[in-house]
Formats: sequence, structure tokens, C-alpha cells
Amino acid sequence: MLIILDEETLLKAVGDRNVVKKQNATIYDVANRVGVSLATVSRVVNGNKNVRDSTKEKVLKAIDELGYQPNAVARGLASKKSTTIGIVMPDVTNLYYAELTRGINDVANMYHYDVLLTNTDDDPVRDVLAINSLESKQVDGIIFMGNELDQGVRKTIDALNIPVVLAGCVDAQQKLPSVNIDYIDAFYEITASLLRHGHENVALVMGSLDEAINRDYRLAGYTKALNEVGRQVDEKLLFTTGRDYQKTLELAPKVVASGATAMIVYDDVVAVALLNYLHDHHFDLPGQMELVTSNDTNYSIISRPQLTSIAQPKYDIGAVAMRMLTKLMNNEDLKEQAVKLPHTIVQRQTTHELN
Amino acid sequence: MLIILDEETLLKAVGDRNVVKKQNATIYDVANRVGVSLATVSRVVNGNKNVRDSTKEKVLKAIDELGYQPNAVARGLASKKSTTIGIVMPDVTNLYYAELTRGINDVANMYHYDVLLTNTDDDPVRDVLAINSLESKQVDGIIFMGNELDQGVRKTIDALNIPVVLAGCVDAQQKLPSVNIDYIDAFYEITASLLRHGHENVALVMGSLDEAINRDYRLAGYTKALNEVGRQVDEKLLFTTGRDYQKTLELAPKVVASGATAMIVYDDVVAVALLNYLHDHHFDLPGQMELVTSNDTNYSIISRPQLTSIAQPKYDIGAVAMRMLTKLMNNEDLKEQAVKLPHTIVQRQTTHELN
DNA sequence: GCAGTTACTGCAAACGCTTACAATATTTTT
DNA sequence: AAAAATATTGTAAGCGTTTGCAGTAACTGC
Repeated sequence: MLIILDEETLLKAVGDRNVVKKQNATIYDVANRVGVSLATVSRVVNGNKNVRDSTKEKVLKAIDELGYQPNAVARGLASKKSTTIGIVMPDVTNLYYAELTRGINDVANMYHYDVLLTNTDDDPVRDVLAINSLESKQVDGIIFMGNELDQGVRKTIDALNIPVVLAGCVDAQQKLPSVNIDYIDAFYEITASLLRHGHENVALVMGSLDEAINRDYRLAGYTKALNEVGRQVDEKLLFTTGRDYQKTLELAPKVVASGATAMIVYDDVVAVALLNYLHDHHFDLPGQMELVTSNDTNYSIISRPQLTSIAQPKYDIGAVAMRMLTKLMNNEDLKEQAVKLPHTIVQRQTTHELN
Repeated sequence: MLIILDEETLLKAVGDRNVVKKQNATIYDVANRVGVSLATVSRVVNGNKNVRDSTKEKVLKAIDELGYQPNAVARGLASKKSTTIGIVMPDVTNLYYAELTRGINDVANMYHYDVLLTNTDDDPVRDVLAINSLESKQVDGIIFMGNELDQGVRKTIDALNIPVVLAGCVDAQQKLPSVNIDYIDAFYEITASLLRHGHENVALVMGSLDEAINRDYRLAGYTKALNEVGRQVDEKLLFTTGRDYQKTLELAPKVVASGATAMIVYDDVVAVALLNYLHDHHFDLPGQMELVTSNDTNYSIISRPQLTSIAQPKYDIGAVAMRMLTKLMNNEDLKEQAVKLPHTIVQRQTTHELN
């Protein structure tokens, strides 16, 4: 025997603890209520103009009364679009990436996309896993950030049916659309400026030289400035370290020992560690040591003395990358593949007057 | 006439620019290749044991050869599960929330959930929109963070069929599962300690008193300590401000003018602003002013002098919240609804020896 | 070697929506 | 007022899975 309980009875039977929440209405319920077909409801939901105004109103009314919300999953399956994009990034707790993310998020929202976020700690294996997972979730696009575009990652991306834009991430092969500042230029400028100030030994502190962004961009700009005044790169003035406060603290004495009187640092966390080491060892900045950092996050304002920095429009890099992605998802063409946003040098207290 | 092109011809026809990437294989392709039914393939994919080993192997082989990856969207529709959770938070660029997020993310990943991230800037309207959007995307659970659980937000959550856990967010009504430190206790302790040091005027700098977390927790702990030594709260020593560096800089002189000789601050960004104001006005810390902050982010280590802080296990709060959510999504019971993780007071340079 | 179990496997109906295409209304034209 | 054109609506076939049920194959024990 089949027993059918009405909702009220059911509620009583189940008791208070397990209140049966109202089942979400489906498009079918709406259609029934109004006495039209699914297709019509679907049309008004999707803003298709081929619906008589009077019908549209009735449908809208029913939608409101039923509290109907289209099921995005079903929609995704039927339309092959998820209105979701994926972000693959090293680490949200890094302010630099967090600000890029914020830019991406805001623009994504503006275009009604949701954002799936994955932290991969710059591990290529996890990058690939993340991308695959995003693919299976049928995201409409992906924004990739990170120090380096690993071979495996590139292969994975190439095999993808989904548009990808790099943000704050350099593509040595110039194939993928990307948004960055002109790193070569930025590092060239600041190096040249410090050289003009008469520094003999300008140290460069960056990430691993295995990464294109360090080798082919930061170091390249630095080298260019040196060469221009007829000098060679002195390897003793080159330092590499991850974005880690403690580890950098250990690196600091070596940098000091190198005899550098100025240093250019690729990341604020690293720069602050260096700064604090110097501060704690009673160095005079900028008197004994000039210091320029590179990402201009809050850290450079908060530290004392405040850090002179290459300022990247972080939020904008994210925002522009996302904007480009919307175009790609829309099958529009991109005017530029490798967008370079303008950077500035913000003069604060760890350098003398720059020029 | 129907013309069927093989892939090669098609590739030529379409030209290089628009290379047709290999269509993703479906479960159907796998089944065909092996000569079994969809159901069987589905079973092996889902680890159902009712499959003969030999069959399983054949299927696995085909999956590998075809590079088959189950379509998560279709899966979601059929199974009503998305293996995705949502995070609703104020702002990723705030280090406090970023670290919570990282904790959530890591645990989510461990359980093979993906994470949909929304920034709402603590705006209740956007909170509600975000939650609705997540619901339509059929997330299996939601983690909510923020200063305050607005009425409207609560109503939305109550109407949800999806489990929600609060992280670093207090529920005045104690209904929703949450993870926090014991704010009352923490603020009580630190206030008591400063009072023992002989301070007459201890300022409290927090967020809006409209928010339960400030009114019923931070202020409550502070009040309790005062009352315990037979004193009343002096409203002139109470300050409220958002987590904003610049705005706090404007607040700073007022705090100084209040005659406070010690202050307790609810957020690191705010604390650093205050600290820098004092530093820039040649105050001696902790000599003329003792300062305790509350979130123990990188800022408190990076600033000079380093900030004494109430230390929250931020990453763990996120991680535990996510762990609780997995249980709820699994219909398991929670041992505790309102989890309180232990906090500590980290003594640094802006206070004298604490006790 | 046969009934009774148990282990596998397949069938087919969902899941909630989009979207060609077909069908019907309505308006316009002549 | 009929034909033609256009606007509106409905039908039904997917989208790629999961899963209850039923059927078949493979073992058990006697």
C-alpha cells in the first residue's frame, strides 16, 4: 500500500529538528502555474524578446510567487555554459595575488560570472590537476597566475577547449593572452636610476632563475641598464629566494656581505624582510643602503621607513585580464594578445630622490 | 544529402586558426569502446564494488586511452551534488580573511571539493545575492565570513537547503554552526592584563557597535575586565572604525587626545595605522603608549616595533570550519555547534612584559 | 546437476534546463 | 477578406550523468 503524506503531516512526523524545507520550484512548476510551456518560461528567463508582453508579465509574476530560481547546473548541461570561470593561482594569502584576484572577481561579477578559486602554490602538478578539474566543471574560461608557465601546464592549456588568460604571469612563448607590466622596462629603469646615483654595487633579489619572468625579464632589464653604461652583471650581486619572510631573513646577511649599497627586490614580503633585517641591525636607509621593491602592496606603505617601489596596477591587471577573458568567451577578437599596463615608480623613504 | 567529414578533412576545412580540439569523450564513448553499458562505466568511475575485476580493468584502460573525464555538470544534475562549496566573504585582499580562506581551501581540496569565492564587502545585500547565486549553482555547502550576520542574510540562510558554517563570524543567536576564538575571553584577558599594569585609560578600537561581534563580544570582554576591578566603561575611550589604513590615520589623533596610555585594537591594518601615526609623531612605544592588536597577521611581524597581538589560529579556523562543513554535507552530526579555538597573546614590542 | 544465493550487468527513467523546429496566432498587405 | 508575413507559443530531442530495478551469469551447497 502506498501512503502519501501531505506536507503538514510529514512535518509533524519528522519533527522539528529535521524541518523539510520547501523544495525549490522548477521551470516546470512555473510553466504549469501560468499555463504555458517550458519553452516560454525559459524564454522570459533568458530575456528572449519573442514573448508577448502580457505573457511575460504573467510568467514573471509566477516566478516571483514561486520564488523560482533557475538551476544553474541544469542550465549548464543544456547550454554547455556554466557562467563560471576558474582562477588558478599560487596562494591567496599573498597580497599581490589577492589583489589581482579581487580585480578579476569584481569584473567577473560585473559580467555575472562566478569564480572557482584554486591555490596551487606554484606547483605545476597541482596546476595541471586544477585545470583539469576546472575543465570537468565546465568553466567558460580560466585565468592563470603564477611565477612560471611550466611545460606540462602549457600542454594542458593547449589541449583545452576553454580560453585562458594569464595575469601577472609571463608567457615566454608569447602565445597565450596575458596582462602584465613591462617587467624589462621597469627593472631597466630602476636599475639605470640607481646607477646614475653612483652605486657601484646594485644587488638584484628575485625568484628562481629557472623561471622566465626572472631570467628573461627582471634580470634582462637589470642587465640592459648595466650594459648600457658599459658594465657586466656581477653574479655575486644576484640573489634568489622565495616569497618567504623567514627565509629571506636568513638571506639578508649574505646580501649585505656582497657589498651592495642598493638593492632591487622583486616582492614586498621579501623586501620587508630585508628592510627589517637592516633596520634591526641599525643600518641607515637610504643613507647606507637604498632599497626598491616591486609590488607596491600595503606592506610598502606600512613598513617604516616606507618602501620605494615599482608600482604595478595590480587590481587593474586582474580586471583587464578578466575583461579579456569575457571577450574570448564571447568569441570576440583581442586587439592585443600581450597587454602591458603602465607601471610607475613610487618614491618613498628607502631611496634618495629618484630621477 | 548528409556529408560526414572525418576529423582530418574537417581540420583542413576549418583552417589552422580555428583548430578543432578533440571533443571530450563521454561515458558513452567509453562504454561503447569496451562493449559494456553506461551503468557499468559509471560504476567503475564511482568506485562501486559491484563490478568484476576484469571488467573494471578494461573500463579503466578505455578511460585512460580516451582521456575520459566525467563531466561534473552532468554529474551534478543527476546526483544533486556538485562537489563544490561556496565561500561568502568580505574581501580577499584582507589578510585575515585571506588566511581563513586558505585554510578552507586546503581542507576543501583534501575532500575533493572545489571552491566558489565571492567578495561582498560586508554588504548584506550582496551577501544575499551571493548566497542565492551559490544556491542556484547547487553548491553542497557554504562557508560564510564577515563581521556581522545581518537579519536578511540570516533569513536567506534559514531558507536554504544547504548547510552553512560561519568562520570568524559570530552568530548572536547561536543557531548556526560556527568557528571562532573566544572573543570575550581574549578581550577580557588583554584588558585585565593592561589594567594590572596600572593603566588608567585603556582605549578600545573596534568596528561598528551595531555589529554583535563588537558589541557583545569585544566590548563585553573589555567591560568585564573593567567591572571586575570596580570600574565603568568610559565612552570617551571607545572608538570605532573600518579596516582602512587611511581612515584610521585620521582617527589616530582623537585616540591620542583621549588620554589613553594603552590601546586594544581589533584589526592589524587599523593597528598598524595607529602605530605608524604614533611612530611618525615620535611617540615612544611601549613607553608612552602600549598597543595590542588582534589578528596577528603578517603585519604585526612586519611593523616596527612589532605588534603585540591576540593571536588567532586563522588558518585553523578556516580549516576546522570546512571540516565541519564536510560533516554536515555528509549528514553527520556535529559534536559542537559553536567551536572555539584556542587563542594566545603574542608578546612583541608594543607592550611591556605581559602577565 | 539443481535450487538457492550472490555477483554482475544492462535498461531506462530521471535530473532541470535550452533550443531547433513545428505549429498556431496575430498582424500586415493588397 | 484572403494571402503573406510576422510574432508568439509549443513539442520534443537533447545535454552526460546517476541509480533503482530487473535480468543474467556465476557460484554455493547438497
